[in-house]
Amino acid sequence: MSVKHAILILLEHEAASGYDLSQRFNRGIGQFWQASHQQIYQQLKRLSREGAVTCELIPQQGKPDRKVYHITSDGRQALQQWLASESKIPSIRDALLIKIYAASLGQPSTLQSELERHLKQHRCLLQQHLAQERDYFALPADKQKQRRWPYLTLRRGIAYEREWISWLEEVRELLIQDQAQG
Amino acid sequence: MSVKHAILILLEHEAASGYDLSQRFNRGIGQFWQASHQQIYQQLKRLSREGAVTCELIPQQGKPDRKVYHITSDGRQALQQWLASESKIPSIRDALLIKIYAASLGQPSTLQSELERHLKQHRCLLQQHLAQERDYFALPADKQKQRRWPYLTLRRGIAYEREWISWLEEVRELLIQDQAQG
DNA sequence: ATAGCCATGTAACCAGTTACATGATTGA
DNA sequence: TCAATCATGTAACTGGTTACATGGCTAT
Repeated sequence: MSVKHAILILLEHEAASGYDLSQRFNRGIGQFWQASHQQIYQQLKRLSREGAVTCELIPQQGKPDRKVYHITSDGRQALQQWLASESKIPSIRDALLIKIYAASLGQPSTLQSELERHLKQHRCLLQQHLAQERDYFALPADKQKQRRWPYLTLRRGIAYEREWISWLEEVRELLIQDQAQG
Repeated sequence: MSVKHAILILLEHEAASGYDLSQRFNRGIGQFWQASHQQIYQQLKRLSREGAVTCELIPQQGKPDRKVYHITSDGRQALQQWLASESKIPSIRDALLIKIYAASLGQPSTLQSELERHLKQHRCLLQQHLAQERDYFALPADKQKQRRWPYLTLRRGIAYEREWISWLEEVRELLIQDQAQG
């Protein structure tokens, strides 16, 4: 349900095409919830079927028509309902945890390279988040106030990546000790 | 792919029925990866089709036959391959983050009760993890050494819940300030 | 040339959830 | 008698990924 409602949130802010949504998704909500362009097109089709959005065709030269979607009052209502609904706490579901859980069954060297790969990626994500944080702080005070909720989710992302990094470093230490011992 | 391989990991340790697996899943890997019994039965069927496990029927009185699954050498090979493969870094995908991202669109009071609900559940999960940590420390030294990898994943879970809690508390403060202001 | 952005989608598949179904045993 | 545990599954659906497909425009 979430991608559908995330789309409604973006459309509530501004009407957009599937392509636009996919861009905006990646920058904002994409920090913690990824959606491919295919999925967005699928969900837009469904939202349209359900009457939550309407589609406006804008002809262009040399490109397919832009399909600009607008949220309807039904869509707004559905969004309000969803915002007021209870959502479940998901589990972490990171395959790396399963691999570490079962580390004694595999090769320490392959696990270690996998660990390094993850560390690198988490460090990269952290850097991206920190850059976004700097952008946020560069905004004038009124804009900052406007965007305080998205900023809070960014902070969640920052803390999340920091924690992965420190935990992965700890695991790496143990893996190295293990290999030294035999 | 992960549930399938998690099952192979459990079977590598000890042959088991779908029911057993579902129990063991909940206690161990279930900390960070949940699987329903239906899914486990589905995956067992598929693993069996693929030749990664074999099934031994054990008749019982007054109950359906116990189907005890054993990992095969093909299964072991598939598991090794998976352990050596690269897995993706998933995103957080918690719907609550979307709701907070869009907090300005909804009712502060409903968001707050949702926040409290999540806080409570995260605190509960943390307590469960801490209890498991105490159990681990109560083990004799050799058993501790044996279970050090699962323990590391437990530590990940503990840090994860702690972080959710402190972030949610921060968000709550802001929400309360917001309501006070207007 | 060729890579990358703009812009749209379909089809097949894998992963996971929800609802439904059956039926014995055991303990409060 | 009612709930919980043991023990198995099917069917329908939702959510998400991967692969494939098309085709013009723009900058290097």
